Amino acid sequence: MHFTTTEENYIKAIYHLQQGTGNVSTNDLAAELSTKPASITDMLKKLTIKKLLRYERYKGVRLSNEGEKLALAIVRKHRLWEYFLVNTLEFGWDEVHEVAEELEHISSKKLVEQLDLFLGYPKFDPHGDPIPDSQGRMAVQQQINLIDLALDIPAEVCSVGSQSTELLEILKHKQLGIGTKLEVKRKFSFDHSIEIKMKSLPAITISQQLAQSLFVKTISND
Amino acid sequence: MHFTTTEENYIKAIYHLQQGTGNVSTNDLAAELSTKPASITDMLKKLTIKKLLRYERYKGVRLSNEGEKLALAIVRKHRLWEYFLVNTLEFGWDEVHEVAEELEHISSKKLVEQLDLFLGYPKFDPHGDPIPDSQGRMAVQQQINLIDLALDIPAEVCSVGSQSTELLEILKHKQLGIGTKLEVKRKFSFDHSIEIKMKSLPAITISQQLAQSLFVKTISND
DNA sequence: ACTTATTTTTAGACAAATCTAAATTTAAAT
DNA sequence: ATTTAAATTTAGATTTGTCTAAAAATAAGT
Repeated sequence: MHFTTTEENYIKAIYHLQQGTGNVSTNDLAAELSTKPASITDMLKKLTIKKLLRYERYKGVRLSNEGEKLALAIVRKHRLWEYFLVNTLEFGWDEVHEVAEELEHISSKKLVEQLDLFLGYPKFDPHGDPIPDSQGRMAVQQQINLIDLALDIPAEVCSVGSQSTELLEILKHKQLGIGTKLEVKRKFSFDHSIEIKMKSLPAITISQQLAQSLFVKTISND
Repeated sequence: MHFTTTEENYIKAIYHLQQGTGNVSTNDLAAELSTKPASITDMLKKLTIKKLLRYERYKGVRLSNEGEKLALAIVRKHRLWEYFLVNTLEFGWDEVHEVAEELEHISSKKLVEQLDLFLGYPKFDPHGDPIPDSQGRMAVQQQINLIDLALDIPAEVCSVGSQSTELLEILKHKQLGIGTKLEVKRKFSFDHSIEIKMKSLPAITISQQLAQSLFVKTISND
Protein backbone atom coordinates (compact mmCIF):
# COMPACT_ATOMS: atom_id res chain seq x y z
CA MET A 1 0.00 0.00 0.00
CA HIS A 2 1.14 3.51 -0.79
CA PHE A 3 0.73 6.66 1.33
CA THR A 4 1.03 10.33 0.54
CA THR A 5 3.65 12.55 2.16
CA THR A 6 0.84 14.23 4.10
CA GLU A 7 -0.48 10.95 5.42
CA GLU A 8 3.01 9.91 6.46
CA ASN A 9 3.49 13.19 8.32
CA TYR A 10 0.28 12.59 10.27
CA ILE A 11 1.42 9.09 11.20
CA LYS A 12 4.80 10.36 12.30
CA ALA A 13 3.27 13.15 14.38
CA ILE A 14 0.92 10.72 16.13
CA TYR A 15 3.84 8.38 16.78
CA HIS A 16 5.86 11.12 18.46
CA LEU A 17 2.92 12.40 20.52
CA GLN A 18 1.72 9.02 21.74
CA GLN A 19 5.08 8.04 23.25
CA GLY A 20 4.27 6.73 26.69
CA THR A 21 0.68 7.16 27.73
CA GLY A 22 -2.84 7.77 26.63
CA ASN A 23 -4.48 8.79 23.39
CA VAL A 24 -3.40 11.71 21.25
CA SER A 25 -5.80 14.64 21.13
CA THR A 26 -6.98 16.45 18.03
CA ASN A 27 -5.74 19.78 19.38
CA ASP A 28 -2.24 18.50 20.13
CA LEU A 29 -2.00 17.07 16.64
CA ALA A 30 -3.17 20.34 15.14
CA ALA A 31 -0.46 22.19 17.05
CA GLU A 32 2.22 19.66 16.07
CA LEU A 33 1.30 19.79 12.39
CA SER A 34 0.48 23.50 12.25
CA THR A 35 -3.01 22.92 10.92
CA LYS A 36 -6.51 23.46 12.26
CA PRO A 37 -8.32 20.85 14.38
CA ALA A 38 -10.99 20.47 11.70
CA SER A 39 -8.38 19.27 9.21
CA ILE A 40 -7.11 16.75 11.73
CA THR A 41 -10.55 15.23 12.15
CA ASP A 42 -10.93 14.79 8.40
CA MET A 43 -7.59 13.06 8.06
CA LEU A 44 -8.14 10.82 11.09
CA LYS A 45 -11.26 9.47 9.43
CA LYS A 46 -9.32 8.77 6.28
CA LEU A 47 -6.47 7.03 8.10
CA THR A 48 -8.95 4.98 10.11
CA ILE A 49 -10.38 3.60 6.88
CA LYS A 50 -6.83 2.75 5.83
CA LYS A 51 -6.46 0.86 9.15
CA LEU A 52 -3.42 2.82 10.30
CA LEU A 53 -5.01 3.92 13.55
CA ARG A 54 -7.79 3.41 16.03
CA TYR A 55 -9.95 6.45 16.42
CA GLU A 56 -13.19 7.12 18.25
CA ARG A 57 -14.84 10.49 17.89
CA TYR A 58 -14.13 12.86 20.77
CA LYS A 59 -11.82 10.27 22.37
CA GLY A 60 -8.52 10.77 20.59
CA VAL A 61 -6.41 8.38 18.59
CA ARG A 62 -3.66 5.74 18.79
CA LEU A 63 -1.72 4.02 16.02
CA SER A 64 -2.64 0.46 15.07
CA ASN A 65 0.14 -2.12 14.66
CA GLU A 66 0.12 -1.28 10.96
CA GLY A 67 0.43 2.42 11.75
CA GLU A 68 3.26 1.89 14.22
CA LYS A 69 5.13 -0.17 11.65
CA LEU A 70 4.79 2.63 9.14
CA ALA A 71 5.85 5.24 11.70
CA LEU A 72 8.97 3.27 12.56
CA ALA A 73 9.85 2.93 8.88
CA ILE A 74 9.62 6.70 8.46
CA VAL A 75 11.60 7.41 11.62
CA ARG A 76 14.20 4.91 10.42
CA LYS A 77 14.58 6.72 7.12
CA HIS A 78 14.68 10.13 8.77
CA ARG A 79 17.46 9.17 11.16
CA LEU A 80 19.49 7.22 8.61
CA TRP A 81 19.43 10.21 6.27
CA GLU A 82 20.48 12.51 9.12
CA TYR A 83 23.39 10.21 9.85
CA PHE A 84 24.29 10.20 6.17
CA LEU A 85 24.15 13.98 5.90
CA VAL A 86 26.39 14.52 8.91
CA ASN A 87 28.85 11.67 8.48
CA THR A 88 29.09 11.36 4.71
CA LEU A 89 28.20 14.79 3.37
CA GLU A 90 29.66 16.76 6.28
CA PHE A 91 26.58 18.70 7.26
CA GLY A 92 26.45 20.21 10.75
CA TRP A 93 24.20 18.29 13.16
CA ASP A 94 22.00 21.38 13.46
CA GLU A 95 21.26 21.76 9.74
CA VAL A 96 20.04 18.30 8.77
CA HIS A 97 16.52 18.15 10.14
CA GLU A 98 14.71 19.97 7.33
CA VAL A 99 16.45 18.03 4.59
CA ALA A 100 15.72 14.73 6.33
CA GLU A 101 12.05 15.76 6.53
CA GLU A 102 12.03 15.58 2.74
CA LEU A 103 14.24 12.52 2.30
CA GLU A 104 12.23 10.42 4.75
CA HIS A 105 9.39 10.21 2.21
CA ILE A 106 11.43 8.57 -0.55
CA SER A 107 9.76 5.22 -0.93
CA SER A 108 12.38 2.77 -2.25
CA LYS A 109 12.92 -0.09 0.21
CA LYS A 110 16.18 -1.05 -1.43
CA LEU A 111 17.47 2.51 -1.06
CA VAL A 112 17.03 2.39 2.71
CA GLU A 113 18.64 -1.00 3.11
CA GLN A 114 21.61 -0.14 0.91
CA LEU A 115 22.05 3.17 2.70
CA ASP A 116 22.01 1.39 6.06
CA LEU A 117 24.63 -1.06 4.79
CA PHE A 118 26.80 1.72 3.37
CA LEU A 119 26.66 3.63 6.65
CA GLY A 120 27.62 0.52 8.62
CA TYR A 121 24.30 -0.04 10.40
CA PRO A 122 24.53 2.94 12.77
CA LYS A 123 22.55 2.66 16.02
CA PHE A 124 22.11 6.37 16.79
CA ASP A 125 21.58 9.47 14.67
CA PRO A 126 23.58 12.71 15.07
CA HIS A 127 21.17 13.96 17.74
CA GLY A 128 21.64 10.81 19.78
CA ASP A 129 18.27 9.32 18.89
CA PRO A 130 18.19 5.58 18.18
CA ILE A 131 17.73 4.39 14.58
CA PRO A 132 15.16 1.58 14.17
CA ASP A 133 16.54 -1.42 12.26
CA SER A 134 14.73 -2.98 9.32
CA GLN A 135 12.46 -4.85 11.74
CA GLY A 136 11.61 -1.68 13.65
CA ARG A 137 13.73 -2.57 16.68
CA MET A 138 15.97 0.05 18.23
CA ALA A 139 18.57 0.35 20.95
CA VAL A 140 17.51 1.77 24.27
CA GLN A 141 19.08 5.07 25.03
CA GLN A 142 21.17 5.41 28.14
CA GLN A 143 20.91 9.17 27.85
CA ILE A 144 20.00 11.18 30.91
CA ASN A 145 18.92 14.74 31.29
CA LEU A 146 21.82 17.05 32.11
CA ILE A 147 19.85 18.32 35.10
CA ASP A 148 20.07 14.80 36.57
CA LEU A 149 23.80 14.23 35.97
CA ALA A 150 25.75 13.71 39.21
CA LEU A 151 28.69 15.97 40.12
CA ASP A 152 32.12 15.35 38.58
CA ILE A 153 30.98 12.62 36.19
CA PRO A 154 32.48 13.08 32.71
CA ALA A 155 29.71 13.12 30.15
CA GLU A 156 29.06 13.99 26.53
CA VAL A 157 26.14 15.90 25.07
CA CYS A 158 24.37 13.56 22.67
CA SER A 159 20.95 15.02 22.18
CA VAL A 160 19.11 18.34 22.40
CA GLY A 161 15.51 18.79 23.39
CA SER A 162 14.42 20.79 20.38
CA GLN A 163 15.57 22.36 17.16
CA SER A 164 14.27 25.84 17.91
CA THR A 165 16.33 28.79 16.72
CA GLU A 166 16.25 30.20 20.23
CA LEU A 167 17.86 27.07 21.66
CA LEU A 168 20.41 26.83 18.86
CA GLU A 169 21.34 30.48 19.40
CA ILE A 170 22.14 30.09 23.08
CA LEU A 171 23.96 26.79 22.51
CA LYS A 172 26.17 28.44 19.93
CA HIS A 173 26.91 31.33 22.28
CA LYS A 174 27.83 29.02 25.15
CA GLN A 175 29.85 26.79 22.78
CA LEU A 176 27.69 23.80 23.58
CA GLY A 177 26.67 21.22 20.99
CA ILE A 178 26.35 17.55 20.20
CA GLY A 179 29.60 15.88 21.20
CA THR A 180 30.62 18.50 23.77
CA LYS A 181 32.31 16.86 26.77
CA LEU A 182 31.61 18.29 30.20
CA GLU A 183 31.25 17.69 33.96
CA VAL A 184 28.78 19.24 36.40
CA LYS A 185 30.66 21.03 39.18
CA ARG A 186 27.90 22.58 41.33
CA LYS A 187 24.14 22.64 41.59
CA PHE A 188 22.37 25.68 43.01
CA SER A 189 19.14 24.72 44.67
CA PHE A 190 17.93 28.33 44.72
CA ASP A 191 17.10 28.42 40.99
CA HIS A 192 18.27 24.95 39.96
CA SER A 193 20.97 26.42 37.76
CA ILE A 194 24.12 24.34 37.43
CA GLU A 195 27.79 25.07 36.93
CA ILE A 196 29.48 23.03 34.22
CA LYS A 197 33.08 22.68 33.14
CA MET A 198 34.27 21.95 29.63
CA LYS A 199 37.87 21.05 28.90
CA SER A 200 40.17 24.08 28.41
CA LEU A 201 37.38 26.55 29.10
CA PRO A 202 36.44 28.36 32.31
CA ALA A 203 33.42 26.96 34.16
CA ILE A 204 30.09 28.49 33.23
CA THR A 205 26.66 28.52 34.78
CA ILE A 206 23.59 27.50 32.83
CA SER A 207 19.94 27.86 33.73
CA GLN A 208 17.57 25.07 34.71
CA GLN A 209 15.67 25.51 31.43
CA LEU A 210 18.81 25.13 29.35
CA ALA A 211 20.09 22.13 31.34
CA GLN A 212 16.72 20.44 30.89
CA SER A 213 16.96 20.66 27.15
CA LEU A 214 20.32 18.89 27.01
CA PHE A 215 20.79 15.13 27.21
CA VAL A 216 24.11 13.47 27.97
CA LYS A 217 25.66 10.08 28.32
CA THR A 218 28.46 9.34 30.73
CA ILE A 219 31.86 8.59 29.25
CA SER A 220 34.97 6.85 30.52
CA ASN A 221 37.56 9.48 31.42
CA ASP A 222 40.49 8.57 29.26
CA MET B 1 10.65 30.60 -5.76
CA HIS B 2 9.35 27.15 -4.98
CA PHE B 3 7.78 24.64 -7.36
CA THR B 4 5.72 21.52 -6.81
CA THR B 5 6.88 18.07 -7.89
CA THR B 6 4.22 18.14 -10.60
CA GLU B 7 5.41 21.48 -11.95
CA GLU B 8 9.00 20.23 -11.97
CA ASN B 9 7.97 17.14 -13.91
CA TYR B 10 6.29 19.29 -16.55
CA ILE B 11 9.42 21.43 -16.89
CA LYS B 12 11.61 18.37 -17.18
CA ALA B 13 9.34 16.78 -19.80
CA ILE B 14 9.35 19.96 -21.89
CA TYR B 15 13.13 20.14 -21.58
CA HIS B 16 13.56 16.61 -22.91
CA LEU B 17 11.05 17.07 -25.74
CA GLN B 18 12.37 20.40 -26.95
CA GLN B 19 15.93 19.13 -27.46
CA GLY B 20 16.93 20.38 -30.87
CA THR B 21 14.19 22.04 -32.81
CA GLY B 22 10.76 23.59 -32.73
CA ASN B 23 8.10 24.00 -30.10
CA VAL B 24 6.71 21.20 -28.00
CA SER B 25 3.12 20.19 -28.72
CA THR B 26 0.37 19.65 -26.19
CA ASN B 27 -0.24 16.12 -27.43
CA ASP B 28 3.41 15.09 -27.16
CA LEU B 29 3.53 16.41 -23.62
CA ALA B 30 0.36 14.55 -22.73
CA ALA B 31 1.90 11.32 -24.02
CA GLU B 32 5.20 11.93 -22.20
CA LEU B 33 3.47 12.67 -18.90
CA SER B 34 0.66 10.12 -19.28
CA THR B 35 -2.06 12.71 -18.83
CA LYS B 36 -4.75 14.17 -21.07
CA PRO B 37 -4.13 17.16 -23.36
CA ALA B 38 -6.67 19.23 -21.42
CA SER B 39 -4.58 18.91 -18.27
CA ILE B 40 -1.50 20.03 -20.19
CA THR B 41 -3.19 23.20 -21.35
CA ASP B 42 -4.18 24.08 -17.79
CA MET B 43 -0.66 23.60 -16.48
CA LEU B 44 0.95 25.50 -19.35
CA LYS B 45 -1.12 28.53 -18.42
CA LYS B 46 0.00 28.27 -14.84
CA LEU B 47 3.68 27.88 -15.74
CA THR B 48 3.43 30.81 -18.16
CA ILE B 49 2.30 33.03 -15.30
CA LYS B 50 5.28 31.78 -13.32
CA LYS B 51 7.49 32.82 -16.26
CA LEU B 52 9.02 29.39 -16.74
CA LEU B 53 7.98 29.11 -20.37
CA ARG B 54 6.75 30.92 -23.44
CA TYR B 55 3.42 29.63 -24.61
CA GLU B 56 0.98 30.78 -27.27
CA ARG B 57 -2.33 29.02 -27.65
CA TYR B 58 -2.40 26.44 -30.42
CA LYS B 59 1.29 27.08 -31.14
CA GLY B 60 3.10 24.93 -28.60
CA VAL B 61 5.59 25.85 -25.94
CA ARG B 62 9.31 26.42 -25.22
CA LEU B 63 11.09 26.95 -21.93
CA SER B 64 12.18 30.46 -20.95
CA ASN B 65 15.71 31.01 -19.64
CA GLU B 66 14.29 30.65 -16.16
CA GLY B 67 12.62 27.39 -17.13
CA GLU B 68 15.75 25.99 -18.74
CA LYS B 69 17.73 26.82 -15.62
CA LEU B 70 15.23 24.94 -13.51
CA ALA B 71 15.22 21.99 -15.92
CA LEU B 72 19.01 21.75 -15.77
CA ALA B 73 18.93 21.86 -11.98
CA ILE B 74 16.49 18.94 -11.95
CA VAL B 75 18.46 16.95 -14.52
CA ARG B 76 21.60 17.62 -12.49
CA LYS B 77 20.01 16.23 -9.36
CA HIS B 78 18.59 13.22 -11.21
CA ARG B 79 21.91 12.22 -12.71
CA LEU B 80 23.95 12.89 -9.58
CA TRP B 81 21.60 10.67 -7.58
CA GLU B 82 21.84 7.95 -10.24
CA TYR B 83 25.61 8.12 -10.00
CA PHE B 84 25.37 7.92 -6.21
CA LEU B 85 23.02 4.94 -6.30
CA VAL B 86 25.26 2.96 -8.66
CA ASN B 87 28.69 3.93 -7.38
CA THR B 88 28.07 4.36 -3.67
CA LEU B 89 25.07 2.18 -2.88
CA GLU B 90 25.85 -0.51 -5.47
CA PHE B 91 22.58 -0.44 -7.37
CA GLY B 92 22.55 -1.87 -10.89
CA TRP B 93 22.51 0.78 -13.61
CA ASP B 94 19.11 -0.52 -14.74
CA GLU B 95 17.36 -0.11 -11.38
CA VAL B 96 18.12 3.50 -10.48
CA HIS B 97 15.82 5.51 -12.70
CA GLU B 98 12.64 5.28 -10.64
CA VAL B 99 14.38 6.11 -7.39
CA ALA B 100 16.13 9.08 -8.98
CA GLU B 101 12.75 10.31 -10.20
CA GLU B 102 11.85 10.79 -6.56
CA LEU B 103 15.19 12.05 -5.30
CA GLU B 104 15.47 14.72 -8.00
CA HIS B 105 12.73 16.72 -6.28
CA ILE B 106 14.52 17.12 -2.95
CA SER B 107 15.02 20.87 -2.73
CA SER B 108 18.13 21.48 -0.59
CA LYS B 109 20.81 23.30 -2.58
CA LYS B 110 23.47 22.36 -0.07
CA LEU B 111 22.55 18.69 -0.40
CA VAL B 112 23.24 18.72 -4.14
CA GLU B 113 26.54 20.55 -3.82
CA GLN B 114 27.79 18.33 -0.99
CA LEU B 115 26.72 15.23 -2.88
CA ASP B 116 28.57 16.42 -5.99
CA LEU B 117 31.68 17.06 -3.88
CA PHE B 118 31.43 13.66 -2.17
CA LEU B 119 31.08 11.90 -5.52
CA GLY B 120 34.11 13.74 -6.91
CA TYR B 121 32.29 15.93 -9.45
CA PRO B 122 31.40 13.15 -11.91
CA LYS B 123 30.86 14.25 -15.53
CA PHE B 124 28.59 11.41 -16.69
CA ASP B 125 25.87 9.36 -15.04
CA PRO B 126 25.69 5.54 -15.15
CA HIS B 127 23.79 5.66 -18.44
CA GLY B 128 26.48 7.80 -20.06
CA ASP B 129 24.47 11.02 -19.95
CA PRO B 130 26.35 14.17 -18.98
CA ILE B 131 25.73 15.69 -15.54
CA PRO B 132 25.22 19.49 -15.58
CA ASP B 133 27.50 21.32 -13.15
CA SER B 134 26.22 23.89 -10.64
CA GLN B 135 26.14 26.49 -13.43
CA GLY B 136 24.15 24.22 -15.73
CA ARG B 137 27.11 23.51 -18.04
CA MET B 138 27.76 19.94 -19.15
CA ALA B 139 30.33 17.99 -21.11
CA VAL B 140 29.57 17.17 -24.70
CA GLN B 141 29.14 13.48 -25.25
CA GLN B 142 31.45 11.77 -27.64
CA GLN B 143 29.07 8.86 -27.79
CA ILE B 144 28.06 7.47 -31.14
CA ASN B 145 25.29 5.14 -32.10
CA LEU B 146 26.45 1.53 -32.29
CA ILE B 147 25.02 1.34 -35.81
CA ASP B 148 27.60 3.97 -36.86
CA LEU B 149 30.65 2.36 -35.22
CA ALA B 150 33.34 1.39 -37.75
CA LEU B 151 34.58 -2.22 -38.00
CA ASP B 152 37.18 -3.53 -35.54
CA ILE B 153 37.21 -0.42 -33.34
CA PRO B 154 37.18 -1.34 -29.63
CA ALA B 155 34.31 0.45 -27.94
CA GLU B 156 32.34 0.42 -24.72
CA VAL B 157 28.58 0.64 -24.29
CA CYS B 158 27.91 3.79 -22.29
CA SER B 159 24.28 4.57 -22.87
CA VAL B 160 21.03 2.88 -23.83
CA GLY B 161 18.22 4.47 -25.79
CA SER B 162 15.43 3.73 -23.36
CA GLN B 163 14.57 2.06 -20.08
CA SER B 164 11.78 -0.12 -21.44
CA THR B 165 11.38 -3.59 -19.98
CA GLU B 166 11.47 -5.01 -23.48
CA LEU B 167 14.88 -3.49 -24.18
CA LEU B 168 16.24 -4.49 -20.79
CA GLU B 169 15.03 -8.05 -21.33
CA ILE B 170 16.86 -8.53 -24.62
CA LEU B 171 19.99 -6.79 -23.32
CA LYS B 172 20.08 -9.18 -20.40
CA HIS B 173 19.66 -12.18 -22.67
CA LYS B 174 22.44 -11.05 -24.99
CA GLN B 175 24.65 -10.19 -21.97
CA LEU B 176 24.88 -6.57 -23.08
CA GLY B 177 24.87 -3.64 -20.69
CA ILE B 178 26.49 -0.37 -19.71
CA GLY B 179 30.24 -0.95 -19.63
CA THR B 180 30.23 -3.90 -22.03
CA LYS B 181 33.30 -3.80 -24.28
CA LEU B 182 32.86 -4.88 -27.90
CA GLU B 183 33.90 -4.52 -31.53
CA VAL B 184 31.78 -4.60 -34.68
CA LYS B 185 32.96 -7.38 -36.97
CA ARG B 186 30.51 -7.27 -39.92
CA LYS B 187 27.61 -5.20 -41.17
CA PHE B 188 24.90 -6.82 -43.28
CA SER B 189 23.38 -4.35 -45.67
CA PHE B 190 20.42 -6.63 -46.35
CA ASP B 191 18.71 -5.89 -43.03
CA HIS B 192 21.31 -3.62 -41.43
CA SER B 193 21.98 -6.16 -38.71
CA ILE B 194 25.53 -6.23 -37.36
CA GLU B 195 27.83 -8.85 -35.94
CA ILE B 196 29.57 -7.91 -32.72
CA LYS B 197 32.29 -9.59 -30.66
CA MET B 198 32.67 -9.35 -26.93
CA LYS B 199 35.76 -10.59 -25.15
CA SER B 200 35.70 -14.30 -24.30
CA LEU B 201 32.31 -14.83 -25.93
CA PRO B 202 31.42 -16.06 -29.41
CA ALA B 203 30.39 -13.36 -31.88
CA ILE B 204 26.65 -12.64 -32.04
CA THR B 205 24.39 -10.85 -34.46
CA ILE B 206 22.08 -8.10 -33.36
CA SER B 207 19.27 -6.38 -35.24
CA GLN B 208 19.28 -2.85 -36.59
CA GLN B 209 16.69 -1.84 -34.02
CA LEU B 210 18.78 -3.12 -31.13
CA ALA B 211 22.01 -1.58 -32.44
CA GLN B 212 20.25 1.76 -32.78
CA SER B 213 19.30 1.78 -29.15
CA LEU B 214 22.88 1.34 -27.96
CA PHE B 215 25.43 4.12 -27.72
CA VAL B 216 29.17 3.53 -27.42
CA LYS B 217 32.41 5.39 -27.02
CA THR B 218 35.65 4.19 -28.52
CA ILE B 219 38.29 2.99 -26.09
CA SER B 220 42.04 2.52 -26.29
CA ASN B 221 42.75 -1.17 -26.63
CA ASP B 222 44.96 -1.92 -23.67
C1' DA C 1 -11.27 26.36 -51.86
C1' DC C 2 -14.02 23.47 -49.15
C1' DT C 3 -14.70 19.67 -46.46
C1' DT C 4 -12.83 16.47 -43.19
C1' DA C 5 -9.72 15.13 -39.71
C1' DT C 6 -6.64 16.30 -36.08
C1' DT C 7 -5.09 19.06 -32.45
C1' DT C 8 -5.93 22.15 -28.87
C1' DT C 9 -8.70 24.70 -25.80
C1' DT C 10 -12.73 25.75 -22.90
C1' DA C 11 -16.27 24.57 -19.59
C1' DG C 12 -17.78 22.08 -15.89
C1' DA C 13 -16.91 18.34 -12.53
C1' DC C 14 -14.17 15.68 -9.09
C1' DA C 15 -10.85 14.09 -5.28
C1' DA C 16 -7.38 15.56 -1.84
C1' DA C 17 -6.17 18.50 1.74
C1' DT C 18 -7.08 22.45 3.68
C1' DC C 19 -9.84 26.46 5.77
C1' DT C 20 -13.78 29.22 8.49
C1' DA C 21 -17.78 29.31 11.01
C1' DA C 22 -21.32 26.99 13.28
C1' DA C 23 -22.94 23.00 15.91
C1' DT C 24 -22.05 19.33 19.08
C1' DT C 25 -19.91 16.76 22.73
C1' DT C 26 -17.15 16.42 26.74
C1' DA C 27 -14.97 18.50 30.79
C1' DA C 28 -14.81 21.96 34.50
C1' DA C 29 -16.80 24.97 37.92
C1' DT C 30 -19.74 26.55 40.99
C1' DA D 1 -26.97 19.34 38.80
C1' DT D 2 -26.70 23.19 35.87
C1' DT D 3 -24.11 26.37 33.71
C1' DT D 4 -19.90 27.72 31.48
C1' DA D 5 -15.79 26.75 29.10
C1' DA D 6 -12.95 23.98 26.17
C1' DA D 7 -12.30 20.57 22.74
C1' DT D 8 -14.01 18.30 18.79
C1' DT D 9 -16.80 17.57 14.86
C1' DT D 10 -19.78 18.88 10.93
C1' DA D 11 -20.98 21.65 6.97
C1' DG D 12 -19.76 24.24 3.29
C1' DA D 13 -16.08 26.67 0.66
C1' DT D 14 -11.27 26.89 -1.60
C1' DT D 15 -7.05 25.37 -4.17
C1' DT D 16 -4.40 22.07 -6.98
C1' DG D 17 -4.17 18.88 -10.44
C1' DT D 18 -6.79 16.06 -12.86
C1' DC D 19 -10.76 14.32 -15.90
C1' DT D 20 -14.71 14.15 -19.77
C1' DA D 21 -17.27 16.14 -23.20
C1' DA D 22 -18.04 19.78 -26.19
C1' DA D 23 -16.32 23.80 -28.85
C1' DA D 24 -12.79 26.13 -31.48
C1' DA D 25 -8.64 26.46 -34.21
C1' DT D 26 -5.38 24.49 -37.26
C1' DA D 27 -3.85 21.13 -40.70
C1' DA D 28 -4.73 17.82 -44.46
C1' DG D 29 -7.03 15.85 -48.56
C1' DT D 30 -9.22 16.11 -52.58
